[in-house]
Formats: sequence, C-alpha cells, structure tokens
Amino acid sequence: MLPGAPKPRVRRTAAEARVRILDAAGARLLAHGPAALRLQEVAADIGVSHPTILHHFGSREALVREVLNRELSRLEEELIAAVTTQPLDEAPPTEVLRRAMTAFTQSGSARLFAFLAIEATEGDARSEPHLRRLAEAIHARRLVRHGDAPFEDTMFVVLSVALAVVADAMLGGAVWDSTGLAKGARQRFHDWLLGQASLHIEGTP
Amino acid sequence: MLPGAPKPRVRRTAAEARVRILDAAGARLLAHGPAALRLQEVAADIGVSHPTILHHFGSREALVREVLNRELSRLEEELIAAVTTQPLDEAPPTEVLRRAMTAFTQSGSARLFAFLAIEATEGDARSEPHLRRLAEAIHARRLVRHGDAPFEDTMFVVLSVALAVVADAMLGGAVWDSTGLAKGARQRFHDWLLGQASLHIEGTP
DNA sequence: CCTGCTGCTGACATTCATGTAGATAGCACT
DNA sequence: AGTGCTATCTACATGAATGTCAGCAGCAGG
Repeated sequence: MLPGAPKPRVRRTAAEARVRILDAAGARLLAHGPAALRLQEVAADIGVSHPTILHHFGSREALVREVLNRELSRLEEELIAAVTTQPLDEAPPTEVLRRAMTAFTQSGSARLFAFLAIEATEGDARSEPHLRRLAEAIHARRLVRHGDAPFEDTMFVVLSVALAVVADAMLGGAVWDSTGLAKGARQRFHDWLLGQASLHIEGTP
Repeated sequence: MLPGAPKPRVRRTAAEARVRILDAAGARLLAHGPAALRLQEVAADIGVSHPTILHHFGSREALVREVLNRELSRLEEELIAAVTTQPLDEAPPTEVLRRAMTAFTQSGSARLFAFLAIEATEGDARSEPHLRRLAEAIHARRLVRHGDAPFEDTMFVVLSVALAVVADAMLGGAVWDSTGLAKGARQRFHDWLLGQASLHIEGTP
C-alpha cells in the first residue's frame, strides 16, 4: 500500500448510514448473539470505521437498543395487524394465532426477542402486554364461536406456543440434534403446535 | 487499615476450594447470565483473590464449562432416574414427564441449560440425545397402555413441554408481566402443560 | 469558487477483564 | 523445629473493547 494514498471516502445521508449500520448490527446479533457484537466488526462489515457508528448512535448500548426496538416495532405491527384485520366472526381463533406465529418466526424475530430478554438491563425493558392483547383477540373469537372458557385457558394456549417458538429459535440446532428427528421435523413441529391449539380451542384439528 | 496487617489466609483443600468457586460462579451465572461473569466478583463472593480461581481452573472459559458440566451431569442423573426407576407397566407415561419437568425446573437447570446453548462455542457442545431417550421411555409406556401412536407425536409432546419450560426460565418475569396474569399463574401454567400432555397421551387429564 | 455543514476518519485515551510471576504462608509429615 | 508441598496472595503485564478528539472531505447553496 502506497503511503500517499488515503482511502477514498463515501458520504451518505445520515438516515442511509443509520439503516446500513442497523442492518449489519442486526445480522451479527442474529448470528452470534448480543455478547459477540463488536463495533469494529460491524463497522468492517459495511466498510466504515467504528467511530462512525458512535457518531450516529452515541454508544454501543444505544445501538443494540435501536436494533431491538426496530425489530420489536416491526413485530408489534404484524401482531396488531393479525389481531385487528379480520372481523370477529370471520377469522377462526387459531387463524389469528397462526398469523402471530408466522410473524414471530420470520426473520429471526423470536431469536432477537430472546436476546432482548437476556441483555435487558432492568430499567429499559418495555414490557407492554402484547401477549395479553393477542390472547384477548383470540379469546373473543373463541367465545363467539365455541362456547364458554376461562380466559386463562386461552392465555395458556398462547403462552405455550409463544414460549415453544422462542425456545426453538434460541436453542436451535442443539435441540433438534438431541431429538434425533429428521430434517423437516421443525416445520412439522410448528404445524403440530398449531394443530394442538386448534384442537384445544376449537375442538377441531 | 494498618500497613503492617497482612490479610490472614484461609487455606482449604483443593477439592473444597473448587466446590466453593463453582457454587459462587453458578449463582452468578444464574443471576446475571454468562456474559456478566467476572472472576473478580466471583472471587470476592467467597473472599479469595481472583488468581486463586485461575489457579484451580486455568481459565475463565474452563470455569464456565465446569459449572455447566456439573449442572448438566446432575440433570442427566435425575432424568435417567426418572426414566429407569419405574417399571414399564407401573408408571403412567406422563408421570415420567412430570418427574423430568421437575428435575428441569429445579435449581435453575433450565436457565443454565439455556445459557449453555447461548455461550456454546461450536465445538464443545455435548448434544447427547437426552430428549430422545426421555421421549422413548415415555413412548414405550404409552404404547403399553394406550394403544398405537407415532413416535414423533410423543417426541413433539416432550419437546413442547421442554421448550416451554426453558423459555419460561429464560425470559422469566418479562413474559409474565406481559400476560397480566396474577402471581401463581406460573405454577398453574406448568400444571396445565402437564395436564395437556396427559390428555393428549393418555386421554385423561 | 468559496463557505458552512456534517459525515467520516486515524490516532489516541481509558477502562477493565483475563492471565502471569514471584513471594508468602498454612498444613502435614518427619 | 525443620521441611516440602501448594493454596493463596500482591503486583504487574497484556490485550481487547468502547469512547474521545481534532481535523479532513464530500456536498449543497450562494
């Protein structure tokens, strides 16, 4: 490398730069977990120097918060959409659950969500009652169509599916190795989970 | 502090010292996750200097490995005990599952297990087919008592319970806040999970 | 072509955790 | 008491990661 050749600079709008940084950080978060997120590496991924990241986000912690916030917002939107789009008497209860589950498994949301819970420092966790709202939407449909049931029962159904999906995303391969099941079992398992929920809530598989 | 007063030393057997260190490290692991484990802090907890820990374990990584190994071994023993103690025709299938679940929720096993999966560096994960063996033991009893069923179905039941329990341990309070359920719901949820498993496998709650 | 704004950079400062080295002191055994 | 073993200590070395700073460079508007 010749000494007199300073590296050419690329200048982006602040918004554009932020998006690139968030994307790169998100990818690393997903791949290696929050503990393994190094500013240097994220910077290298998109060909900038690490102070650039600090320039845009102020601190590493703020960066992580923004990555997770962005993902959470996306997830929230999809969950709310799943809950509100269909009128009460048209969508069967577990159709709503199915949509929520899809939103949750897409693009690593469940995994990021688990990371959020891990690295959350007491104060900043936003624990809005999303699961409850989801369960309420499902429960309303359940009451309309399939007679009486305690709300807690519906909540438990939602919880069992949500927890299983998160743990699955989190533990990933290790668990499936430990079951000895063939490839494709994961997808079948997700279908099976929904099937069980349907059976329990609607009485039909 | 007077300058001429060197701190009195306590000298233990190597075995005793190792146990104390492992206990203290385990407690911190459980409380704050693997990323927050500092040798200085662990050492302070039991009133020794941090090089003492390195003397006994060689490196921080080895320490973490041993903490998790010790816990995993304990868990394995209990799982195997749950599976082997009762003869095929005496214990109902989900009684075995209940025991396994108890072993898993005790003393933070599930949480440590999740941490293991997170901080596992590719190579050193020991992914022995524990879940499969557990499912096999349950499935054998199921076949004896309750007619035919595909093995995968039993495996899925075990998986759904195991994943839910791990995620519950991992995410902990945040999830329960998000459901808005009262205290005690957690225990009821665990009972409910087993009840569902019973219903599915044995046809009786 | 100048000029202000600000995205971006290299070099440096700081902090903090792991790991090393040599000395010291408890304990068992003679 | 004397002696060897080693658990333990203090003090330091090393390295890695975040964060700071002052200046450079691209771009828009005059």
